[in-house]
Amino acid sequence: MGRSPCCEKAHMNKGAWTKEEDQLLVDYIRKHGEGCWRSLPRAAGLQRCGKSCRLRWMNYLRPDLKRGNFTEEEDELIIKLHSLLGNKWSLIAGRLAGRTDNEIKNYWNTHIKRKLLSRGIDPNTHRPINESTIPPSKTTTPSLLHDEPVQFDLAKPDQHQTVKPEPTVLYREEGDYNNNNCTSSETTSEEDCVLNLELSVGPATTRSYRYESTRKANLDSIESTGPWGSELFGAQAGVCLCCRIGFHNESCRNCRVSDARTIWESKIL
DNA sequence: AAATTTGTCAACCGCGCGTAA
DNA sequence: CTTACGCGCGGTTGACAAATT
Repeated sequence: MGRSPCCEKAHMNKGAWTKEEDQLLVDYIRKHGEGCWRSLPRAAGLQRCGKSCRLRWMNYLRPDLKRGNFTEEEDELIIKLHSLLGNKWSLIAGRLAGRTDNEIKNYWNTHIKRKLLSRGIDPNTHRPINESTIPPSKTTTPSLLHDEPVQFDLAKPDQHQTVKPEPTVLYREEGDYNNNNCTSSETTSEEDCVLNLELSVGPATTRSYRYESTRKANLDSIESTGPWGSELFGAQAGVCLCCRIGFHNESCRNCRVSDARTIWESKIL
C-alpha cells in the first residue's frame, strides 16, 4: 500500500531557501516553538512542505548550531563514533554539540573518508587497507553495527603514512568504562588510550535507537523500568555509550540518564 | 580567458518506525 | 488489530564554487 505524500506537493516551493522564507520560519518558531511540522508551513505563511521546513530549521537555522570548520578533536571523535556506530549520523551528531547529522555526513564523505584513506585505513571498516600487514597474533574486535573488526590509531591524528605493521588498538578492561584510564597491559600512556573496541553495546535495537533519536521518547516506560533497562542500552546495560567510550557529555541524554542510574543505585542498593 | 573537472554541501527523496484513531 | 499519519533517518542529487587544464 502506498503512502500518501507528506504534504500537498503542488504549489510548493522547492530548492534553495530565500532570506524571506528563512525569516518567516525563524519568526514563527521563535514565536510558537517547534510544533507540528506538517501544519507549520501554512501557519507560518510558507509555501514549503513540512519536511523541508524541518530540514531547513534543523540543519541551518537553529540558533544553537555551530558554524565553521570542524576541529581536529571533532574529526577524531567522529572517526571514533563512526567506528562504533557506522553511518548512524544522527547518533554521531548527538555527541557533537552544534553539529547536525547532515553536516557530519557531508563532512565524512568529503573529508574524513579521504583522511582515513591517506592513513591507509578503510573508512568503511576502519581496518588497514592492506590486511596482510597485520600480524595474526593481534586480535581485532568486531565493530558494533557492521560486524567488521575495527582498528585505527587515534593517538596519531595526522599520520600520513602507511599503516604500522602493528595496529595500535588498545583495549580497556571490563568495568573500566567510567574513566579514561586504560588498564590493558598493552597500554603505555594516556595518549595511547584509544577506544575500547570490546564494548559490548550491541547494535542499537530499533526501539533504543528510536528512543535515542526521537523527542517523543516514552519516558513513562523509562521511569517504570529504569533508564538502564536492557532494552535501552543493550545486554550489558548500565552505562551509556558516551560514558563507555569516555565522552561523558552533559548534553547527552543518556549520559544524564547514566548519572541518574548511579544515583538511583546508590540509594537502592 | 575559456572550458573542463573536482569538491562541497544544502536540499530532496523514499523508507521505517511509533503512535493515535 | 489495522491503518494512516507524522517524524526522523540515511542515501542521493544537483547547483554552485574552486581548482585545474
